[in-house]
Amino acid sequence: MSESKIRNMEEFAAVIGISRPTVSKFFHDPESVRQSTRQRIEAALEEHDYRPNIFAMNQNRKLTKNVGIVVPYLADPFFAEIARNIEQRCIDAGYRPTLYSAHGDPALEADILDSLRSLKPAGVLLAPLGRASDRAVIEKFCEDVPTVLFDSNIQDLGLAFVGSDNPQFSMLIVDYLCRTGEPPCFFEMRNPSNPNANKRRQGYIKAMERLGHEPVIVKAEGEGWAFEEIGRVEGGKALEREQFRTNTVLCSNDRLAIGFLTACYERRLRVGRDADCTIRVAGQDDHPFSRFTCPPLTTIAQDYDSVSRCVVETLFRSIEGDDKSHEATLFEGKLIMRASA
Amino acid sequence: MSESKIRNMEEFAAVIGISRPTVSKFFHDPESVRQSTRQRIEAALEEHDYRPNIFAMNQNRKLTKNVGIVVPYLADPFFAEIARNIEQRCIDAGYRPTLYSAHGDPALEADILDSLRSLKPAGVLLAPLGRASDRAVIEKFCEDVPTVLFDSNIQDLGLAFVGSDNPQFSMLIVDYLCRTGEPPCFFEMRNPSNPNANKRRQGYIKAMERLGHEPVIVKAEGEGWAFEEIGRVEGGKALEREQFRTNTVLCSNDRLAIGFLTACYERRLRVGRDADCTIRVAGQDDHPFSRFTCPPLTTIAQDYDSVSRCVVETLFRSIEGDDKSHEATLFEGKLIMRASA
DNA sequence: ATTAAAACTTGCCGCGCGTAAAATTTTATA
DNA sequence: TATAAAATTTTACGCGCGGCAAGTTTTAAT
Repeated sequence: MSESKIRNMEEFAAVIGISRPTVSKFFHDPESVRQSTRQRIEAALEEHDYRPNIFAMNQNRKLTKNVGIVVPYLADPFFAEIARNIEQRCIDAGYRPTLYSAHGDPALEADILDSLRSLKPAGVLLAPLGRASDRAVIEKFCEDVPTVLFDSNIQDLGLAFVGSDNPQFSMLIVDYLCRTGEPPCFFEMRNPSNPNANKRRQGYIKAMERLGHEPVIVKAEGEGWAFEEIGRVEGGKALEREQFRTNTVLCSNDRLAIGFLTACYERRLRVGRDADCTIRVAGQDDHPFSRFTCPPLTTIAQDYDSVSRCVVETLFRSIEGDDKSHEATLFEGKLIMRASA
Repeated sequence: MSESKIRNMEEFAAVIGISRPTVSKFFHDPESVRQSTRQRIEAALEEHDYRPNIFAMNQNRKLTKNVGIVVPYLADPFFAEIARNIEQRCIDAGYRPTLYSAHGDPALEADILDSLRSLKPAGVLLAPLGRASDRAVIEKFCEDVPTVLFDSNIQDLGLAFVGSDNPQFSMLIVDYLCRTGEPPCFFEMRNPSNPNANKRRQGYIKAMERLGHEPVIVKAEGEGWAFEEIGRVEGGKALEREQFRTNTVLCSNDRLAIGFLTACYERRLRVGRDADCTIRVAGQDDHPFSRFTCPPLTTIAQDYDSVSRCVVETLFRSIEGDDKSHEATLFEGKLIMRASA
């Protein structure tokens, strides 16, 4: 390994004895240069470990390989997991993903979109904050940059939307719960930041009415992203006020359910479907930890894999010209039967 | 809002009628231009919503405001949480953090460091993979870029290291467990990817010997980052083989403990310190979800806040010239007593 | 050996901005 | 009002690379 530091492509080309544009071509596509030159470059690469400056590259390129990924809150394992999945797919497809979290803050979301412009991304995969998002900012961004929305839709924005069929989630699990026991009460936040919550409530109501049951909805106070704590505290209050009219509670999402399970535990309520249990609890999402709650949480699994695959494919297709009209792709959830219900 | 799109600083300066470098100075520090010019620029800013290209800015700057944050696995809520914390502190300090996850892959970790070079970061905060990391790569990187390591140390690399006093963690909780019941067995992975695991084992052994107990270590097979699943499956096996010689199990980390709790639940073992419980379980880290396990997990809390504060402060101090010799700062853990032990 | 195609080189401009030095304006001082 | 000093702005060049046009060399095919 030579110790002469190579500062740029010019110097690198010089030590090999070929011109910079040829080296540039090589980095763009190693096959595009003659076999012999390619070998010379690759040999020099081993010796001098030079790497082109990515940001300078993208500066003047028409189509970059950059992809921006934006999620509302990365400390939520659901988003961490789906982001990881999407990131990996982008890498495998030869793109350079950069991940951003809005930390639940609309102002930060706007800032992120602004700096994403500087990246000149080939495209952006955006899971917006939802209700809290500044629609005008996102709308303007989508006009300038090819953007595919996921998880949480904002009507008519972006190239497409990929997400889950939330009403179906709720209907599926309501059906199951009614089939196997008392009809469920619905436990959710009063002011959900995510619009999917509303669709789930609607799905719940519709399914209950279809089965001839009266919907019972219990709303938890609280703002922010500490869903488990809200589920524990507010769920506990609701238990003590006996707001759940049946022995079955369907939570709007798994994180709420995880907190609610703790509330049940604190009150020594046995959760599950066995004879000695007094309450059944179900969630929605198949959060990475739901498998490990006690009892393991019965839930509806988001199709992480299909959603992430579809969202990247949709973006890459429209980058490569297959332009279609704005359309929404929804994936159905799968019932995951575990011990909690 | 004028509709004439402004493409660069040149055009923006032109519409105001001043030179581009003056505008450049303004963006670098609004106070550095004459009051009247500043007002003209700010007025134009409202009308044309132009923003400088961040990556072009950094291209030729001596000191950028970029900070790279690299963690080994972002889908682990522990890293997600500390990354969020660090990111926020960087933003508050006026820096531009960019977050990367190595996804548990040393090759990806090396790639990330390579592309971080292009960012010309003022500094990098790196939580290395640990045992799996390519030391040579990281060493070379640390020579070129001011880097502060955190969470997991690599001897003598980087400007400094900030982490937790892992032996103290184990000793603290061993003391507590012995004081309140039977001495604990230690449950860990056979091949932990994180070097902290070794320090915890040593702390456990030391504390046990000091108290006159014989250390009992149970090792779980398995690789990768699916700690909960490993804890559940391997912990379950160990339970059936009766490898835990006492009724108390100290897990090397909370994620392992969370899986182990599930294993206990599956075998209908009551966990906790009440009279009707047959086993006590404790973890280490105070993982964001430990509060919500059933029973809630007794554990040692990492001082997230101090670690993240110290790691950014250390970096910013050495960026601003306060260069010191390489030193390690370790924070003590705090005992979090919950129901599981 | 001739010829055409492929690969390479040279030269130059562009991307969007930073920055040192020079030129200008403003302000302070006499 | 003149003048030096200070503040501000402009000029000119650089960062690391992409891309195009024109010319030169190499390779492959006739």
